[in-house]
Amino acid sequence: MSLADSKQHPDTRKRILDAAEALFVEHGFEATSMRMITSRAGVNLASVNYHFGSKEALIQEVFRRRLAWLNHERLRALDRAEAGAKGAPLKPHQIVEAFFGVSLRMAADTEHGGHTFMRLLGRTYTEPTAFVRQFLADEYAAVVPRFKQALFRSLPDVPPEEILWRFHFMLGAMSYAIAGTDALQLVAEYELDEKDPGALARRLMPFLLGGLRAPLANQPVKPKEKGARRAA
Amino acid sequence: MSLADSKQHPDTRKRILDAAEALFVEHGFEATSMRMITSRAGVNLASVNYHFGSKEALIQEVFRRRLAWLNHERLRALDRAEAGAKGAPLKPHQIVEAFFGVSLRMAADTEHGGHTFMRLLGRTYTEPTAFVRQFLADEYAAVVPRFKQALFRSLPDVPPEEILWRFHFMLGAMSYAIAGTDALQLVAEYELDEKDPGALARRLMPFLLGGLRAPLANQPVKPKEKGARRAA
DNA sequence: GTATGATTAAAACAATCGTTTGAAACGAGC
DNA sequence: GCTCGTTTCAAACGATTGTTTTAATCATAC
Repeated sequence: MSLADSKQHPDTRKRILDAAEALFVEHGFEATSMRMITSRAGVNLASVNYHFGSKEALIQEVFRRRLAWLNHERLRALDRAEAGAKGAPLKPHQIVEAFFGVSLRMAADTEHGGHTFMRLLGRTYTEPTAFVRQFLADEYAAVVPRFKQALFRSLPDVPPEEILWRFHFMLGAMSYAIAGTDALQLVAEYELDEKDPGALARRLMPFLLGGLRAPLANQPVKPKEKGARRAA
Repeated sequence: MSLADSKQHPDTRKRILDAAEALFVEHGFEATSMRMITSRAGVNLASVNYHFGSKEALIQEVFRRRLAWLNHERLRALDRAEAGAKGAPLKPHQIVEAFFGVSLRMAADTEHGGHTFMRLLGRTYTEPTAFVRQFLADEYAAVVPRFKQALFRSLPDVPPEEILWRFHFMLGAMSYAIAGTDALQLVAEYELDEKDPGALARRLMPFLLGGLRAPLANQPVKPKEKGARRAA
């Protein structure tokens, strides 16, 4: 360890992380072997254990290096919105934009690996490996309460429990959309415009807000007339 | 093979399928070993290969035995709704109910394993193992076009592409809600009422419909192809 | 009873897993 | 030149993977 940077070959660590990230999103954690990672990264097999200690520690580092920045940006976006509101409750679309907008912009970044990582993150949300779950819960511990409180203030007439469920649903819609496996071949014919990073966001955001602000279920059902409301 | 049923011990097959189903949703396909399955099922290790041929074939059978019924019910629900409409376009909520309602009712069945299976299915949507993807696409091949067409008729003013994307989002919200990992600990404090199978449906359905019928975003990019059939 | 086909049982197969080892190669300071 | 701490390398470790094998067991028909 010298006074200058301690890393002589900072390449290796990054090459491993990038290769692991790409392989994890493609095959999952278990189906991705150390040999697949190291051969793709062009490094020696033992270097993963040397630099990270274990496969499990590698997985955590894959998440940590990007998730820390992501959640920091989300809090920053929320701070900015609240500063502009001067004490007044935020509008729902501002909160949704702060939380999901950052994710979607990161997912639109295909050059620096943000896209790959968001796909991995979305996929991992439904993959409840014990230690990954705990890790995610810890990483989000500082973010979730802030957004919960902002939403409660923003929607005072909606029961808090209902708000949280809808936040839950929104997270699912986004994760699935970003993970983008399209298992039912629904949108296979309509490829996302690669040149336009905001294409997905412009489709998803209205959906999320529409769901969040939908009328509550236990309202008396009366729409029996033909002229029902439609989109557009 | 006699004229009667050929299965002397139909237990074994079912025990294996049930054990595999439960373990797959808990650990994933790769992390679930044959020995875990057979020991939980209380059968011999070799019986999986004897009855199913391979682990991959077992996975497919786990899906097939329930997915066939699920999709058949979805089509039946759609048929009933269309029969009642007498040629008129269905309302969006009827189509959503036909597709997602069946899923949610199956997910509410904790006694016969429907709940476990729907969790597995939701989890698998974001787990794009090659042969599973192909299998799912085949199983849904008869269902998806029917629902697509019904939605197109129901929402004539919304661009078909937009409808499919929103169907895509709805599927994600439901899958995530059913898979129910709650990675962010959002609704951990509000446990679902186990006694009430419709609890999740009453929360999710309004969200889905709100998202489906949300106002369209103004798209700055003008599609260069075709005559741009948009809402006038 | 015996014969027959289906199912189960225990053991072993080669292959791959994550990890560890010990030596070789490297780079900076003297 | 030499030394020292860091990193890379090839090889091997024991454990576990999915699968196969061979014999034992079962139920039924003759």
